[in-house]
Amino acid sequence: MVLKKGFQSRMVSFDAPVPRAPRSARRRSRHNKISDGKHHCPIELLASLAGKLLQENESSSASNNASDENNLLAFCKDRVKEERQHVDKPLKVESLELGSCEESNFVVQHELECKDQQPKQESQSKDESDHSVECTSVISDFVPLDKGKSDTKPMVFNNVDGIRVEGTRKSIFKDLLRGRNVATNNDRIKLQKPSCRDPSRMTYFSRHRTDINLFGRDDDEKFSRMNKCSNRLKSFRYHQRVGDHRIRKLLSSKCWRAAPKLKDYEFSKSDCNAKPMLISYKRKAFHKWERYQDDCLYKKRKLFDRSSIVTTDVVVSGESNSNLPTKSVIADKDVPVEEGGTSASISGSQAALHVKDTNVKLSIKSFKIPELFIDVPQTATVGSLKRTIIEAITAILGSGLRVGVVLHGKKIRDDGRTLLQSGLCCQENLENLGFTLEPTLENPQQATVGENPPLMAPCDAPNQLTSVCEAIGSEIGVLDGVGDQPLLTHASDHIVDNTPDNVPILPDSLPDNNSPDCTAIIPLPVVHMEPLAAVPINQKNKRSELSQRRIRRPFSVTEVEALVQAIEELGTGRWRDVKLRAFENADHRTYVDLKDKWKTLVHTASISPQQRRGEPVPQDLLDRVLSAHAYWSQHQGKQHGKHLPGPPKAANSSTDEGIRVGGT
DNA sequence: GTTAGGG
DNA sequence: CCCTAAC
Repeated sequence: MVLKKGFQSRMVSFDAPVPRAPRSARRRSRHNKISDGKHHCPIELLASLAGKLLQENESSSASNNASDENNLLAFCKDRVKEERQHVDKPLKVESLELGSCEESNFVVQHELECKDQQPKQESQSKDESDHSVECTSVISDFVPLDKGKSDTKPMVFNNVDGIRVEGTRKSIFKDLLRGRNVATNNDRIKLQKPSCRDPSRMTYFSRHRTDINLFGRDDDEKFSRMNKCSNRLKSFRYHQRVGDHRIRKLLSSKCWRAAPKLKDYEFSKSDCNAKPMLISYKRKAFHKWERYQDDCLYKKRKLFDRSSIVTTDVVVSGESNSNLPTKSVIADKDVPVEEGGTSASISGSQAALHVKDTNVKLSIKSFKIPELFIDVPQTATVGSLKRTIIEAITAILGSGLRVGVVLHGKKIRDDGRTLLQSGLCCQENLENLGFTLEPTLENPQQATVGENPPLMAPCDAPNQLTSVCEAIGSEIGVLDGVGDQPLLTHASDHIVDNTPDNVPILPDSLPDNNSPDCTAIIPLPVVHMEPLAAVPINQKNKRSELSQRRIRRPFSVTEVEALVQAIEELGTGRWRDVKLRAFENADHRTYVDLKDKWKTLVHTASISPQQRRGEPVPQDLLDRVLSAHAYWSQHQGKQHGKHLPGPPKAANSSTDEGIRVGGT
């Protein structure tokens, strides 16, 4: 009685750490931070523009920025106009204003427009949805780099992908050179994605019935409509199906783990036509996501162990006219087709095939080339930036790129095989067919643009680009906290640690001064990435796969005192009561913990001080432990309720007042 | 859900 | 701290 009273009057509250979430919750949080897996980087439009511009500008001065810009603008306008003709309903002029294109905000502005027209949009979404999936837009992932004098001058850039890039020229470039993820280089760079990014991107062209084909069937028609669907309804269903396939692939193939970001799609108005697929994605993919997440890593690593991903966004072709064998199209561009290469690809899924007669019909929606970096002076105009990009892309398309064919994650190297022999005829295989764009970098110079040599030695081996992709692919989405980071993100940041702050420090050996005058597109050197990608991630995940072990929280002396106090009163064997009495508010201490602690206390008290580890427990407390232990061992401890007055206490054990440990 | 005990 | 048998 007295004791009890005492307990309540003497409550000790100490800094109890924030209680951890229940194990179930902890387990669930393993993969909750997934990067947006849809950060695709279609280059088709860019390529098209590049080709067009190149062609148009060949006769004129290539150095005339204004001219190029105007051409681009004009070209865009033409395209828009042209596309508008296919639109049933009028579009807001401002959205089509190519000025936005000039501002590199084209997409973003379009998003707004999409929203504005949302109501109308929805009414006919079904009708137009068939385009949504296949429509890709513009290029992204190009980070403009300035070479102006002021390295520290902040630069902000909204790339066409809607990604806002901020940072200093120097910092961005440095990071890029080192293969560091600018997106996560928290101290300097910020990437922001518009909420409606992907859908809107897809939307733009879809709404205008512009199905972009990266490489037009002929050079004069860069924008051939490749995905026109003659049967809307059919198409619609088809896309839903494709969407599912795509989702499955996305989930199982490692590439894009976007489940957590589904929210974005759900609320994005996306809908701008993309609804059916997105919804499907959300509902199905999300659940599958959970199912897949446990073995995703394994699968990813296994599947892409020797391959990587460069591309994505492939295609879903409508039935009617996409009979442009991608390869042949590319071949028209004089791009060497060399399947023996590395990589691999695809985010699977998106290759759609229609087997009709003896022809295999498929189209590629887009490719991704995330490792291109462009360095331009800070004082460069947007127009010149665009030109630079176009030039770079064109150069790469022209000579530094090769195509890889990947089926079920395996590269098809034998160019001599027929589609039939390669199994590229059956529906199933076609759905698992992917194409990759791989840099042909035996000669690094090939990939560079401009007169200056590359700043740094780019990859010597084609595999390097691939490696980057692999790293990305294997990592994206696995990491927590990625949030809005685009796929461009390099895995290395996360591999080392989820914390965005833990950006791997790479040797500062890269000469910064290399960059200033160089306008180049440089494949990312990936040397550092592979090791990073390989090891830590698995370990980390392995552990988290099985319920994360609780953080070790050694008992403080205060806690020990409270525990001893409670046990003196209640005896052993009543751990729940002990918990409630002395640790009720210490959520991180379970009665099992208390029991365990008592066990160790008894042990500790019985060994020599030299053998003890950790924070020393006052001897008097240990004496009490031994006394109580002895006492309750004899009294069978569980006697109810009555507290035995007698648990012998150490001589100087203070009072009979209890100690209550509080927690948060 | 608790308790007890091994790991 | 974890795991689990036993209650």
